[in-house]
Amino acid sequence: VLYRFGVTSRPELTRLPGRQRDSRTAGALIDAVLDLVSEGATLSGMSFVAIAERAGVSRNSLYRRWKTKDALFLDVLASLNRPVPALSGHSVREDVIEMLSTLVERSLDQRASQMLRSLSAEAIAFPELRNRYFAEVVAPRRAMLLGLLQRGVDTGEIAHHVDIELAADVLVDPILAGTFFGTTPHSQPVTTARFITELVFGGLAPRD
Amino acid sequence: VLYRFGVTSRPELTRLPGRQRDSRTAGALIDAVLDLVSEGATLSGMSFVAIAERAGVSRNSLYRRWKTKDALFLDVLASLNRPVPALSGHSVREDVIEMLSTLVERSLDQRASQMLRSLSAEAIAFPELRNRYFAEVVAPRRAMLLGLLQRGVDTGEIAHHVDIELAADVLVDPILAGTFFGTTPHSQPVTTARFITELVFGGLAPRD
Amino acid sequence: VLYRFGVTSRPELTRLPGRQRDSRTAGALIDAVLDLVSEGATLSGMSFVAIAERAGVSRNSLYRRWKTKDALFLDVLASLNRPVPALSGHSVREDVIEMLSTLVERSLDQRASQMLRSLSAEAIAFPELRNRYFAEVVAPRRAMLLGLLQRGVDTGEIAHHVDIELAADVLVDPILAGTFFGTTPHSQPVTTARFITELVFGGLAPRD
Amino acid sequence: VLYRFGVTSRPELTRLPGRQRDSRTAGALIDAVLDLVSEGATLSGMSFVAIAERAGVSRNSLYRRWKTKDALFLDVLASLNRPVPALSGHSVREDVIEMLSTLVERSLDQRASQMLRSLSAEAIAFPELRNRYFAEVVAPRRAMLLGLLQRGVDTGEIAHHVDIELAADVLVDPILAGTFFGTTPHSQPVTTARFITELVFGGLAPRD
DNA sequence: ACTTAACCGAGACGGTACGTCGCGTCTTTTT
DNA sequence: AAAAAGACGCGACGTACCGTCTCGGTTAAGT
Repeated sequence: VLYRFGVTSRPELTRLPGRQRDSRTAGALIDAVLDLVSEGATLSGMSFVAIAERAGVSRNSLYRRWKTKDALFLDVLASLNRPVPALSGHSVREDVIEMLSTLVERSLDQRASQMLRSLSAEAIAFPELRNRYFAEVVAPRRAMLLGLLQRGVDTGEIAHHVDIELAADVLVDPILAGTFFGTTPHSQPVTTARFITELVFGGLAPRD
Repeated sequence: VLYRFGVTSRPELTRLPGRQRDSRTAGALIDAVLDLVSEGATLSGMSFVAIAERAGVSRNSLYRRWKTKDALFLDVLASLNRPVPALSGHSVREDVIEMLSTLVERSLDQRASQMLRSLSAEAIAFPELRNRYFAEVVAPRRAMLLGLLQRGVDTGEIAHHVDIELAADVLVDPILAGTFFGTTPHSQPVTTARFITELVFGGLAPRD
Repeated sequence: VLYRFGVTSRPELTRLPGRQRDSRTAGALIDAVLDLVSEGATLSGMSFVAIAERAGVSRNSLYRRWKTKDALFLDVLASLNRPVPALSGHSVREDVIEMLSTLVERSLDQRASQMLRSLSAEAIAFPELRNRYFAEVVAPRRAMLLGLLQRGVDTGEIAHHVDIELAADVLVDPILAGTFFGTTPHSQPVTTARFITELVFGGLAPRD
Repeated sequence: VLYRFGVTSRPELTRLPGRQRDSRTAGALIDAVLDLVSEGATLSGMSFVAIAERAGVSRNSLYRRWKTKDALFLDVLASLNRPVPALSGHSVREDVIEMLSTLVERSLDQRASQMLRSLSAEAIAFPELRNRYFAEVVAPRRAMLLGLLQRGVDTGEIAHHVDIELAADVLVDPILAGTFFGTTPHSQPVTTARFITELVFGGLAPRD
């Protein structure tokens, strides 16, 4: 999980005094942000007013939970995060297909995709947001893929002269590019992943 | 050129009466847009007021040239367009490297890159802008690449079972992804292009 | 007392169960109102929130005692009321001095004076408040003064052609005006009262 | 005139560039303030929003002319000021009647009266306002009256043992008090002024 | 001793109004 | 006619505050 706050139940055993926060509000607000983004709103252009209105909540309740857009969007990103599924481990090639497959699947979530496009376009206005996203979402997945490819080199499934880093880019970027151009959807995640993997493993040049 | 606009000299033979437009103004305004975008402004968030201010021009002079943001941004995009250089044609592999190389080079222009990121994120707000960009910039280049790859299949440099479309993605997207993530710069355009091409042609799997 | 309110012990013989109201709270709240008024707050501008805060009491406890500002301010006014002291009755002139003297004294209470100024300025917003104040505070005192002056006419201390009503104004208003302009304090109540009375009884024109 | 700014035409001979201010706007805004005050609004409670709305003018145009309430209200007060009419000079008594008469007349302007009540009640929030009002409106009139009374002492119309200052209060305050209590209107200004003057000159005590 | 009901503080909540800001248009003078 | 300066109406935004509501915990009279 990227980040937690507000949403989470407070650790104190004895409840704080005063009326309790409505447990459904935070979720509704996060959903509202995703809705607005997917309808074309920009991160910096999206106002607290619009978010609260869309969520059917008073501005007050929104500002009480998040003081800044950074903090809010951070939790929005966190809500999009999914655990990385474990790999079956039969062969490196099959594992790569599996990884790419889940990536394709993720790219089908239009709200998440648009959120990423916005984040990418407004990295200047929300630098911390971008950094945390890279550090906590992208980096782990990439490390996993690199480890997998290294395993391939070790087992001989991948030629030892191959630049692992570049190979990772070549495998992953065709999927990411689709997300950024909005030229998804890939109909069948597994099929797409398999095609890419086979192509990259096999290469363009004919093998006798 | 993508589009012809105000900047262009009017077709009338006899000049109209009154003061002539300052020839430097249009350029300054387009530059102002690129500056603002590269500083983090969004397309929809950027106002005519801000643009005029940045260009050191009165609002009046801006509105006189472009009535809508679409029209203005269209000319901004046009100003970024560069002619596609001809290929030397020695071998398919070398020609691919050449194409990718110019692509890498283009991706180094930070202002243009940021403009693309913004365009991608705000495709919903400026649909026509996106479509024209694809039709007039992306499509021709892609067609060229596909033709090149097809030539490779014909000459035997590329195995005949290869999916040309997918191959094009795998070659191009690692460069585009860098643009979108803002994780450029690639130090040496030619080197980067060569590495990618060799990897994709050769494949990951060892050859005997 | 103008009005009896929550502070007063309830008429029920058998006390209800449950926790009893804190006896100091009502007084603290009334004091808070006077403090705020004397610091420049207006009646309509003063909020229950601010009053409770100033009194160091929860909003809850305030609303429980008074539902409306009218009701609250009525009790604030009541708390300012003082019994009219009896007159010694030696001569009409001396009794007038005595009456005016207590009036001057009252005008020295800054919190009460500011409350009156506010009431006067906001008579439109709080009409009932103003009317009750006139009916229950001003009117009795004025009736008393008029009676006194009439006694003067009867005893011959005051010329029989004198307009009693106007005379009352001329005697009282110099003191009230000081209150309204905030140009008090009159250093010595009795002296001030005596000077006014002597002047008005004697008149400006020389007597032979 | 109390104070001038904004309203006044600028002293520069050559007009500044840009669109000119609408000459009717300032007057409409000042009128709006007086309307609102006379309807019960307090000075501190009156918002720029409400004033602009009432004047049928955009908030923008209001803020452009006056940045603070102090500045605005100062001009409102200035707009209420009237030149002091010259005295005919037959006798001191007649001149006093004339002065009081114009004072009574002024007290009939309900909007001005309510403005004064408000000013009096909110002297704490607008100290400068109150001070300027006293210095520029009250003080000159009072000085005039004191001079007049002194002339009476000199000519023998007023007994030489009379305290001039106190006499001025006794003459003026019955009229001011009416203003403050909102217990005007005095039907006939001259009559009222004459009655007061005669009473104060003659005194209550019978003259043989 | 236990129940019970009102009191009390803290704080969440919806609603509303405010001052500010920025935009696009309009008006005026100068070039 | 172009250009610059600036007034104008309009609208949105973030903030602040208000009065109500909710909810534990406290207190004291009654069983």
